[in-house]
Formats: sequence, structure tokens, C-alpha cells
Amino acid sequence: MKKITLKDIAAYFDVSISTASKAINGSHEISEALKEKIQKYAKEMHYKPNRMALNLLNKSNRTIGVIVPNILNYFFVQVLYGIEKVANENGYNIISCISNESFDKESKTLAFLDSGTVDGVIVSLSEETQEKRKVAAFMDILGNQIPLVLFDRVSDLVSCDKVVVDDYEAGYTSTQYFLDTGCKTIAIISPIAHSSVGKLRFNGYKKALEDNGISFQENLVVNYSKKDDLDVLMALLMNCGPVDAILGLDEITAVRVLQILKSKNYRVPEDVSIIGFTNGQLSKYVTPALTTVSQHGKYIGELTAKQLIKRIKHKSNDELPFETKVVKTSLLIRDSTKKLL
Amino acid sequence: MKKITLKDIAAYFDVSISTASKAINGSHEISEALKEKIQKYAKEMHYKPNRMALNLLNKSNRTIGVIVPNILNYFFVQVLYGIEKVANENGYNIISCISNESFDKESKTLAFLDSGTVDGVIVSLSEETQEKRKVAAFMDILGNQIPLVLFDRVSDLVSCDKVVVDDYEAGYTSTQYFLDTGCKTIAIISPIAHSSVGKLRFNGYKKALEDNGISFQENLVVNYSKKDDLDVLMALLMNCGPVDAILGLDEITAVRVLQILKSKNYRVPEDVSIIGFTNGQLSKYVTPALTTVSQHGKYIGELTAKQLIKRIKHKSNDELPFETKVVKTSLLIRDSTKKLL
DNA sequence: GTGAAAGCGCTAACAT
DNA sequence: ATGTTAGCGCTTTCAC
Repeated sequence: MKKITLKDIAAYFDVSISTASKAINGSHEISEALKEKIQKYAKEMHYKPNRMALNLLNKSNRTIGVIVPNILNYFFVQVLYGIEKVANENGYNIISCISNESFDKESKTLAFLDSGTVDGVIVSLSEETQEKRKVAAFMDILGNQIPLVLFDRVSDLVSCDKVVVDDYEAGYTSTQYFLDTGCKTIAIISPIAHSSVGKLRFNGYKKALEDNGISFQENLVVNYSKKDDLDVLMALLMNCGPVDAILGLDEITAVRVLQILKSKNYRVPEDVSIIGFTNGQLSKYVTPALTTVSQHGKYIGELTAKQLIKRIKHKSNDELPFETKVVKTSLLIRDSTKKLL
Repeated sequence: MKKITLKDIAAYFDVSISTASKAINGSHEISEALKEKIQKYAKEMHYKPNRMALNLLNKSNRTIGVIVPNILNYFFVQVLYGIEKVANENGYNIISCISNESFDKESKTLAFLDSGTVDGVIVSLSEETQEKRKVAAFMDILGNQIPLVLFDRVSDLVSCDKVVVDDYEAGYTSTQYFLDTGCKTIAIISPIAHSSVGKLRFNGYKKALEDNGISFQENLVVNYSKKDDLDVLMALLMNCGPVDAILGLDEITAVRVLQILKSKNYRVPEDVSIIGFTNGQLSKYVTPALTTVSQHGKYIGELTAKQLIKRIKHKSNDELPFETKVVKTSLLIRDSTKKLL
């Protein structure tokens, strides 16, 4: 019961390998009788052409590599889902890698993908990469003519197709919404201060304050990392003076903020309003349900995959200019914010 | 800036391809001077051996295929995370596929993986596959000597290594816990009635009732599918008579049950206790926090990947008997159940 | 120390 | 209608 090859089949029927190949592929050059015999035998023996050989021959393997920073984050899972869907519809498989926000792991993975492993690559940068602004590995990919699409966390240092969220607007809109519901002192809590996405949201927040004649206060900004204790940071924040709204820059942050506030007997949204990011199940089922910015993860994934596949198909013809698609967010009003005035 | 090959390098230095190959691989057969020159040039030109060629040569590509039924389910994401971790530590990459609970998609994916695409395969069966008990595609994989490990949703029809959760015990233990906290009328709600996992949990539930001298009531069993409206089903259930505990067979079911109950002004756990499955963020952050059965998803992933890699390494030597590892669950007591009497 | 040749499994252009 | 040859990119004997 060993893996059977064309050679075996050819030997069995005492024909040449190419005859066997043609017979199996239903070539009209081969006599019906022989074709039938060979095909029957091939089927019986569960013959399958060796993919590795085909890949080498075609210089393509209908596979795309995806690198996401964190698979335990619902947004990225949604994107992955969208990518897989479109890839699958187009006959591609995905090899998915997790950078775990590490520059090293991301670079190594890119180097691996940059050796004929895949037809194209999709990446959302690790936070460390965005912080260091080191994108050599991407240059290699591009240099080797491997189609690349960046999504969500992108870099201006890399020229390629991109799909991003309108994070600036999202930051602006949610801040404006707080203002419109009567909140004055708006804090912002971010675990992704170094990422493009985090910065954009922050800038949108600042601009909204400015446009409303509210002065920006440094002490209302809480940037934290895994090492930090959010409880402590929150206690500090709430002791600085009254805070009546908090913008959490990702889903889990907003949920944890809600939890902490509740445990300290703040009423949400009466005392403090909260808006989070990523429309996941978490935001939906928590009490009170969180008002969130939906980034349409699945849609982003679909768009990204489509763009990559388009690029793969146009590979030879490099007339196709790079595109950056911006996906608008939606603010889903739920119960963690007050009603409009 | 085209992809550079050994041939190009050989031509550039006017040496043979094999010399170039040896030089780049640091063979002692080659003079230091030449080695240095060639290696330097290779580096400059960003030369990387073509993976497809190597794969064909080595009949291995250090890649493992993973098929999960549903990537939007936190349990499977956790498993995936564990698999990726171990695979990565051992120099393997994973190509991940989603069956979406469809028999067809699963079979097609298996057929694809069964053609030299991967060194081994990890699968958790789609519900449809478990229901139909059709496992031909797995037989093909096995027939072609491709190492296979099944996890969580497994089939007795397939002889291979398996990693499963002690779902029977989990069903038993959680039911017993309800009983021990004074609940008498215990309902069970399952979206996975056709899966091995669902059946096992159900059997554990029944056995616990039996051992406690409580008669099993058919009308306390709610099996539903995506098409069904859980709200309606719940209304039906609650109108049958008093129900003081509900066992939800997956995370989202338990959470939705909680939501529905709260909206109908039942108090949890005073009126109705709830236990769910899968220790995800959802169960943790919902109010009240759900008592859940933790299946240790990440650990299962790690175990599965380790077993597969072991199998891949032992491929030649088929003395290695198949193993089924059973992972015990833990009941995490939180606030959706009453205190022990 | 360097090169020629074979071969991984397959396909396709080119004979016969 | 069938076979021969070459080649995808690489490594690895085995000659020289």
C-alpha cells in the first residue's frame, strides 16, 4: 500500500510514462481502450498526481500565506474566515501563520514564505514591526515578485496593495458620539499604541476633541501592554478626576474596562459611557451590551483575498498599480452609551 | 529582479550547478575562495533555494494540514493556537482549512491534502461527517500512508491516533454539580447532537441522573440547529414546567440561554443555574460569569500536534501502535450556579 | 576541488 | 496512437 506513481502505472501496463500520463488526463491522443484500462486501474489504486511535482512544474501551488499577529483576537479570526472563504472559492488554500506580535517570528515566517512556498502573501503587521519600522523581510518578498497584500496594520514603507479600516474616522466618530451624548471628559485606553491602527484612532479622537473646542488632556490617555495591570491603571485614571466616557481601542480592553468599572460600582452608561472596537460576540453578550465600532472583519478578509488573487493573476503584467482600499467602519449603538441629546 | 536560481549563480561564476550548490551549502569539497565568492554573491542576490524543488526531492515539506469544523468557535481557535505553537517549535508550518461542518468540503479538502501537499493531517470531523458516518476520504489518507491524528470529534471507523476530551465525564460531572447544588430539573441544550462529543456529553448527563435516581425526561432535551430559533425553543422548554438548571453544550449556547433567561426576568442562578462548555472569554465576561467546563483547547492542540509529529518521524517504522489520549476537563465554578449544599 | 549524471514525479513539445 | 526527450530546481553519488 505504497504511494503509487505514474511510473508504477506505466510499468504495470508496459507503456511509457507519458502515455500513462496522457491516458489519465484523458488525452484524445490515446486509444479509448487503453485510456479506459489505465483510468480504471488508476482509480483502483487511488492514484493521485504528486502535488509537489506539479508545483515544481507549474511554479505555483495555489496556496497563499497569511500572517496575523494574534489568532486569539476575534477581529483577526473574522478576517481569516473571510480570506479562507474567498481563497477557497478560487481554488486556493491558505497556510496560516501567527506572528504573536513578534518581529522575529514575522520575519522568519516571511523568509519561509519567500521561497516558493506560496503564490502570494497576506500580512497584518505585528506591533513590534510597526514600532521598529523594519520591513526588510517585506522588501525581499516584493523583490522576489511575490504578490503581497497588507491589511489593517500596514506600513507606508512597503509599496503594495493594502486594505485598511478607516480608523481615523472611527476614532473621530466614536469620540463625537460621546460628545453628542453629553460626555465631556473622554479617556482613551489602548493596548496598541504603537500600531498604525492605534495611532490613527488616537488621532481621530484628538481631532474630534479639538473640533469641539475641548482641550486634550494627556492624563486621559492610557497606553498599556500585556505586562501592565489594567486594574491599577484604571484606578489611577479614575482618581485623576471625573471621567465620563472611555474609548477602548480593542474589544477585550473595552470589555475589561466595563468589568472593572462595574466592580467599582460605576454605572454604565449613567456614570461612564464605553465604546469598544471589533464587533465580536463578546461586545454583544456582555452586560450592558457594548456600543462598538464594527470593522467588518470578514469583509476585510474577503477584500484582501480578492485583491491578492487579482494580483497573482496579473503577475506577468505589472501595469496594475497598487491600490489601498479603505473600509468604513460602522458604529453599533448598544447599551454602554447614553442616548443622543 | 527575477527569482534567482542555482543555475544563474553557476552561470555567473562559470562553474557547474553542483559546484554552486555545494559552495552555497558550505561543502568542504569546495575551495574556501570559491565558497566565499559564491556565498557572498548568493547573499547579495537574495538567493533562496526553491522550496518546491526541495519538497519534491525530500518528499516532505514540513507542513501539516489542519481541518477544523468552524473557526469562529473559540475552542477550535484555541486548539489551532496550540497546534501552531508546537508545529512551529518543530519547524513545521500549518495549512489550515475550515470544513464549515460540511461533509463535502471536508472530503474535498482531505483529497487535496492527500496528494503530497502535507506531511501529516490533523482533523476534527465536521458534524455532517459524524452524522453520516462516511469516512472514505480518511481511508484514502491512511491508505497513502499519510500520518493522521483526529481530535475532539473523532470516529471509531478511522484507526489512527486520537486526542479527545473526556466528554462523558464532563457531562456527568456538570450534571452531578447541578444536583449537588440542589437542582432537580435539569435541561440540556445542544447544537451538536449528532457529533460524538455531543452524544458523549449527553450520555454522561443521563447517567448522572440515573445514578441519582432521577428519571430522564425527554422534554428536557433541546437539540437545535442553525435554522432553529433558540428563543422559541427556550420558551417551549420553560413552559413545560419548572426547570432549575440548564446544561448548554457549547459556549455560545450557554451564553445565549443566559441572555434569553435574563430577558425573561429569570434570575441566574437563583431561579435557573447554567453550565456551559468551552472556557472562552465569553463565558468569563458575561454577567453572571458562567460556570463552564474547560476543555483545555490549547493543550489539546499541543498534544495533537506532538502526536502527529511523532508519527511523522516514525513513518518508516510502523511498529508504533495507535494511541487515543483522553484529556480530562475541569469544571470552573463561577457565578451562574449555586453554592454547594 | 570540480563536474557530469541521475533522479524526485510530472507534463508537453516533439518524434515515430 | 504511442514513445522519447527535455526540463521544472535542487541534491547527491560518482567520476575525473
